[in-house]
Amino acid sequence: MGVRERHEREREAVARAILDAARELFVAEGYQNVSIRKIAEKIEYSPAAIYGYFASKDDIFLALAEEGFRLLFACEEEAPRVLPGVDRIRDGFLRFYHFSCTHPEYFALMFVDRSVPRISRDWERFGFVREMRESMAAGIQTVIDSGAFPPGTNPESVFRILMSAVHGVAVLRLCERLAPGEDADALARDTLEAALAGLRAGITHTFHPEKCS
Amino acid sequence: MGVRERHEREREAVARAILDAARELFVAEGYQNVSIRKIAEKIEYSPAAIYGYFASKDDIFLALAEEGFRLLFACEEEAPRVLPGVDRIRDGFLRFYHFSCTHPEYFALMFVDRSVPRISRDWERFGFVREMRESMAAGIQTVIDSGAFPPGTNPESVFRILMSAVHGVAVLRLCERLAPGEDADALARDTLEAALAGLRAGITHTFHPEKCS
DNA sequence: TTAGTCGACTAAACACTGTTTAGTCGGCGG
DNA sequence: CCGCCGACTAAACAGTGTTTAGTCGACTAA
Repeated sequence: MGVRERHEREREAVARAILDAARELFVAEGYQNVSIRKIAEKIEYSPAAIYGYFASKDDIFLALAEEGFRLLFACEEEAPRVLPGVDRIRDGFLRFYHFSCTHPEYFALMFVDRSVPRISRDWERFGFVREMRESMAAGIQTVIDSGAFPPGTNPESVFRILMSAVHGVAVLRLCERLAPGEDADALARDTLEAALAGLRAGITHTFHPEKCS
Repeated sequence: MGVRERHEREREAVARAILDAARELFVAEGYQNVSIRKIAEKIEYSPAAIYGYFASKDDIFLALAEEGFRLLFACEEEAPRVLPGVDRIRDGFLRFYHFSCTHPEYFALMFVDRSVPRISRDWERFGFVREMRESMAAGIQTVIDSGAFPPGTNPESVFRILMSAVHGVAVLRLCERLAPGEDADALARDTLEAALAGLRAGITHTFHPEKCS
């Protein structure tokens, strides 16, 4: 008697419907402007029913953030593997920037929203993010080995630095903190290019301000 | 009869009290977690009274953001003017990063909060920000003239690129999106250093992804 | 001194929010 | 057929930003 199986399938379908409704509302109106009641109305359930599937609104947030990471990685996977050396690294990070433009609400969930800081505590759940990072670092290592960077360059440092550089532009654009008329795309290219060129040239000077965190 | 003058002073004092209360609560608990009622309670007024001084909670937000910019500029002014050339630029941007650490809530208001995007539409009000940017660009120009950057380098581009790079680390740290154990301070230094080195070496390659904004 | 005006302030309400509780109802297993 | 159990809902709770109606007191002009 596959009754339990059917029930599980039904549960999963409803959970899926909640996430789909949340995602649509969310991408259209932003996390803060989407209420449980709006999600409930969209799936034609009562607001309380949702709590049978997700413990809190934050839980829906986390589920969507996870989706976002998988989507980002899918975009990265689309990169042509034929690009030689540094071009492939550049392409990867430009894809990251492009993702922040085409999926702004996902990007906000994943990287800037502060209302649910649990995302940084749920690293277990997002373990696959670490895996993806490691595989990217491995890709960078091969480029380092090919001589495009000074010998001994740490691939994870390269990853972090380029990520930070592009991330900065993405957030400035997303949060509309650029001066009117400023070209975010060009800024993303230039910032990435500067950081890349600096890494290839090798960083010599190291300045030490007082600690602050 | 200076009655009106006294009234104006009293009004200003109450407005000041509202902002001070808001700032304290806000720095302690974050914008989203501070309600008009909490501010009202702190100054021992009814919630509705606040609306006689500020049209909305967003208006208080904007007033505090303005304060934040003035505070940031005060920090920048403290920079020693004796530093030679590039060191002074580096010092200025490290101060920016340091500000994001010591005044996280101000920084969030000014650069990452998306709940009040009016900040990007109120550029009139924040005109002094543009002025400050221009004076910084002028400072960078003198360093360019001294030969630290390739001739013809655009000082505003340098400003934007370095700003973006440091901003990225600041947001990653603030929003707790760094892997556990990652050293944000070191990352800020390294990212800034890479971008600086790249700018000094000169950016050659320019890649053109599809437009996205 | 008194009458009237005007602004500041408040209590209460409105329309929301996330979440909890009590209870109903229907399909399933014994 | 009965009892159970999970899914679902209506209603409430405590909170939010904001508006409204009305009070009250200080000031001004007669």
